[in-house]
Amino acid sequence: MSQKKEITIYDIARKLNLSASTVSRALRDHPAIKQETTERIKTMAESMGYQQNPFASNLRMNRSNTIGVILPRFESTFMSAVVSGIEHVIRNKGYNLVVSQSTDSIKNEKDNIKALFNIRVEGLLISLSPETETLGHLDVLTSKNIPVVLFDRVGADTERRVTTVVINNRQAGYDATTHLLTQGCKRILYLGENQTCSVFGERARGYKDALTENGIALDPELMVYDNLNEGSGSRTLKKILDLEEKPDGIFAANDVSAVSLMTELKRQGFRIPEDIAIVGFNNGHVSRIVEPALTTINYPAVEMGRIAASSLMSMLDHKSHVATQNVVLKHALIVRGSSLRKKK
Amino acid sequence: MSQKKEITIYDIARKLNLSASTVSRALRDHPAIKQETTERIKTMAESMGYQQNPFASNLRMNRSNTIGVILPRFESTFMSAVVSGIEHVIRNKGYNLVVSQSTDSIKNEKDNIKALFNIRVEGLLISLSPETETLGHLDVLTSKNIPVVLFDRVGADTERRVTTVVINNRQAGYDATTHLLTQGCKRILYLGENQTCSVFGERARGYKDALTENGIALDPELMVYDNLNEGSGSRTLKKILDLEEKPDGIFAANDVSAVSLMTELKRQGFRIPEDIAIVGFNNGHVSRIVEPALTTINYPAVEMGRIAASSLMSMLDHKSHVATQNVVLKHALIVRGSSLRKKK
DNA sequence: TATAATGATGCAATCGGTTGCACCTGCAAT
DNA sequence: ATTGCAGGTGCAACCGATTGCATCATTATA
Repeated sequence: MSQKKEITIYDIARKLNLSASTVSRALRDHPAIKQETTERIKTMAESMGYQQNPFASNLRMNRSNTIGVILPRFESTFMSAVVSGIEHVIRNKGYNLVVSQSTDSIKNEKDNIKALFNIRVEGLLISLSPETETLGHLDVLTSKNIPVVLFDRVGADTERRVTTVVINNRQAGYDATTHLLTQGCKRILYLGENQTCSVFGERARGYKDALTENGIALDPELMVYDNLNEGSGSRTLKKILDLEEKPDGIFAANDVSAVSLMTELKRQGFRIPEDIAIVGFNNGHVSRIVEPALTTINYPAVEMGRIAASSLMSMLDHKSHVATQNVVLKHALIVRGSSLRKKK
Repeated sequence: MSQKKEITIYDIARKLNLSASTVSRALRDHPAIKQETTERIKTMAESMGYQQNPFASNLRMNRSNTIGVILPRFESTFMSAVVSGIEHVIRNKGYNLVVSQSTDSIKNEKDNIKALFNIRVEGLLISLSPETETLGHLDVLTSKNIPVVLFDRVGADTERRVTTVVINNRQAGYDATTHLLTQGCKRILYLGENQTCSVFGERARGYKDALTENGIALDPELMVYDNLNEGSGSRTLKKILDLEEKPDGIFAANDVSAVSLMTELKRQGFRIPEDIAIVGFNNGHVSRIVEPALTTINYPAVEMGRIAASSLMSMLDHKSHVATQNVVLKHALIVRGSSLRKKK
């Protein structure tokens, strides 16, 4: 109902017989304003229900007080946990958060970056779409000294010096594969995703390194690419059934696909882990629910968000957008029934 | 590096020997400006890389072009799917999206509302925290004619006429319970959450109605309250083991708790569904992964987001914030192994 | 030919907060 | 008594886009 006009600093000034400049300064605790005046102004502002108009302030200061986040997709337990971590840090610092998703497309990613640039975000946290190969589209921001932090999916554009928060995906892939080898697997299938520059590419590299190191030849038939969602299981099962010689181990680059494939394999009569041992990636809730429970790689999602956001905050505080920083969080292999063939 | 000044309409005006007003009008396709002039201005703007300054525009127009969303938590497959649906609609309409989470606390919810009000959101989409009992804290917005749409967790404050997008939780609870009864269950345990005003309260009501209707007395021992997360299973198992007479059916108000409890029960030697039949709620990914697969209630998360956002958009378009609208989406019981005792 | 009507553009105020500089007061130092 | 200085406050010009109204050039009408 009441479309009353907003209270402005001018209204406050008038009531107190002061100037708007004094009010403005007082509200921001400017030292030049007498303590007593400041207090009078503040209580008056309070009682009149004054709310700063952010547009006026932003216009003048050329600041937006807003941080942007771009994710591949919202619908991911991992990603939503990361955002949760980010949100916590950002709000505490008094920034607003604008979140958007690229839905795994480079085009959307570019559009989102432009949109965020347009609303003058002061910093960006981004996890790249699988289609993204270079970081050129971030130049709009970086050329204006707007700090950018990449997390999780950071691509392989090593040319560019950017701040990143990641885990060592190659090592994790290596650990997962090595574990399968020590469990006696000889033919390990890798279920991943087709982009060499992504986290999945790194996980694949770890897989290959582990095999090579153990004198096992890489078999292209055993590298299956898929989009790693709930449909991965049935699609991959078909490919496996087509194989002359079946695999005896599987390293899937995420839990969702691992679990979905495990379900299909069991339905088909394969025994897990006796016939086929399986390792996933993420330590999501499902990994504890399937039977047998899924061996997987754990890494801290909420913390990754927190750390990425904190880095960004410190870049903003110190205006040191130049000093790049590369945080590598620890991961850990969690061994469960899906891969455990030998009693220790 | 290049902290070049932004291009403004004045810059464009100068180059073309026109006034800023003409440029401003041309860029917004004002009919008073000659077609040819409009085109000249637009191409010039393009070639100079002009970007509208949203603060100046917002200040003058007193609009923010921003929609706020408040969720109980990000880390929920359901909620992130809803946001995904919301995002899609909102972006298409050219709005920005600011998302925040109440982390299930009424205090945070209030703070978030204030913060969103402060940045002058033009509309709000909110799913209430479980602690929220009334809608008084939305008055800041509604009293300024800022439209609000509630979705999923809408509370029971029927006094207030607001737009809501929900499913019929009572009916769904009723359906789930009735299904268990038809499968021969006599002692059905309800695993829910302690707030009568929430969706869970409604689901509980459906449970009670179904029992009563079938002449089964309500047993308070069989109503278990928990926060319905991954730890629900072990906590609830303890309570079940303490029961003199064990339940032969369980209706859990979400999949996460259902699945986690099922896992614990199986570990304890109960056969599902022979000893205990289980029904969950949400049709999340896990419900298809557990064994036996979980009978559950399906309802469309992404669509719920889309519809909620569309309602909001139409309220904004038609300035009809008054006409409340209550959308009830369809749910469906999906019968799977966890509850199927009788061959049809 | 005078005049009204229409089309196209510019002027200047406005949105609300911020800030460099000018100004005033009072008091200490000279 | 004059000068200097610091502490407080106000003036007015921003920030960039929008818009009611005035203005001017054209063209249609009487």
